[in-house]
Amino acid sequence: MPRTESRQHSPSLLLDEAERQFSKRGYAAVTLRDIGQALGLSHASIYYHFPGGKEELFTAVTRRSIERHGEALKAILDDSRGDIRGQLAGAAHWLLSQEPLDLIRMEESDMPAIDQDAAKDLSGMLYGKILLRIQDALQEADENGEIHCPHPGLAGNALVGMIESFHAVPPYAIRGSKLEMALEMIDVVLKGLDYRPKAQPGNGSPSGQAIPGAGAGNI
Amino acid sequence: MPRTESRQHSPSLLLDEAERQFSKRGYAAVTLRDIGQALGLSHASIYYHFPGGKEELFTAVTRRSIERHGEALKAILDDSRGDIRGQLAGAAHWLLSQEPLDLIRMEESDMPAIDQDAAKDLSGMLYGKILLRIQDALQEADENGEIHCPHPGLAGNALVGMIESFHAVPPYAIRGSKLEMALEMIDVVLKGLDYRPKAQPGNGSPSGQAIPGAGAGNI
DNA sequence: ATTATCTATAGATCTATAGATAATGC
DNA sequence: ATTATCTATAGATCTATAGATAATGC
Repeated sequence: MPRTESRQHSPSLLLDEAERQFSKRGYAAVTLRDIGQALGLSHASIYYHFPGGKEELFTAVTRRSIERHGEALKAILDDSRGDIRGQLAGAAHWLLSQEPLDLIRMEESDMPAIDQDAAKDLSGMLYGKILLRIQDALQEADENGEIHCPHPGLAGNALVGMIESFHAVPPYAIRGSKLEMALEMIDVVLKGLDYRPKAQPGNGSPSGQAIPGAGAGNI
Repeated sequence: MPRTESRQHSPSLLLDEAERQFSKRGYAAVTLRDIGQALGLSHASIYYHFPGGKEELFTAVTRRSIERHGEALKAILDDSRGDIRGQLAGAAHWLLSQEPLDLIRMEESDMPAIDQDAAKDLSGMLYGKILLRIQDALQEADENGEIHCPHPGLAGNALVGMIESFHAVPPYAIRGSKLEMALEMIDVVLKGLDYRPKAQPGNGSPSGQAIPGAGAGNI
């Protein structure tokens, strides 16, 4: 270890800071100097941990971020299995506790700026570890009769976009909290999907107030 | 006019190209050289039309883009007044025919990179000319009984985010078209808002297939 | 000897400016 | 004379590399 104190953590703290900045502002807007400065580190030191430089750091950071999102969502969705409303509420809580994924920026701006194979890999992960998991939860809820959702792929995509949109709400327009806003809209979508809560065998009543389920057949 | 041909249009073509690039990839990712090159123009020539350089070009482009979106949405919403489903379908058609607005990237990445007053101005325009108009349409639909929507601000924000999310759907995941996917989800949300189509006095039946409206009271 | 930093610097690129130049209008 | 471009270049900044340095482990 060198001149100042602080060690042990290097790659981990570095990934943390890089993730914060990349996921907030995107690949092009963040410089290695920005990241180094935030850590009180020379930008040159970053090349010790990531010889591939900015692009390697970005892919490592993004890969880790997607994995973390994936694990968290998996745990949340498993935890409330059989309770699609609780599952989506949990997902919203998680997504709004993190920096935005901003899938649009990711696909339109960040991915085209990096190596094509790496981009394909990350896009695949985004789909497999995040979107697909939410889609699967919707499909399962459809199959056990909680909702009527013939196109879980559609609905999963839309729900993530909808939830994330509350990240951009300016402070003065926030009623309650971003999460509460998202939960209200989740209830709207659930109602549109003919939501009918199942009796929960596990831990009693479904979380939150019940929704008067709507009738059948649509879409 | 100088060496090559081509004139007349300069500022207009310049704004067009700059808008295409800025709205696709964001402020930081686009260089003046990118824009000049796409037009067969030296990047230095841009300073003739926009002495304020990159930032002035970006604010001009973004202002114009928001104004165009605002005008288009106003026309669409006015055109289908009294038919909230047609209004939202029109809005979706418009939003998916344009480059993404990507409000998240706008607020988290682009705005912090430019002058604070200019950023405030643009954010205000985004709200006033786009979000507010959709919210007003939802509120009006609530007041005339087409839907039950106690928080149009919420729903407007969510709908825009949801519609825009289809911009990021990879080709292999598209069923039909992005627009069709968005329309399906709009119907889900409408049903969640107790949609009950009004008889249209104007041009006969409501556009598209009718939705079996759900009951009352929720949220 | 290894690890994790630093300083210094090369080379590329970006924003921005100065001054030249060619076409058009008067 | 005005308009809309160009070339050339200054100055800043960015990615990346080379080599020095200090702390730790053996």
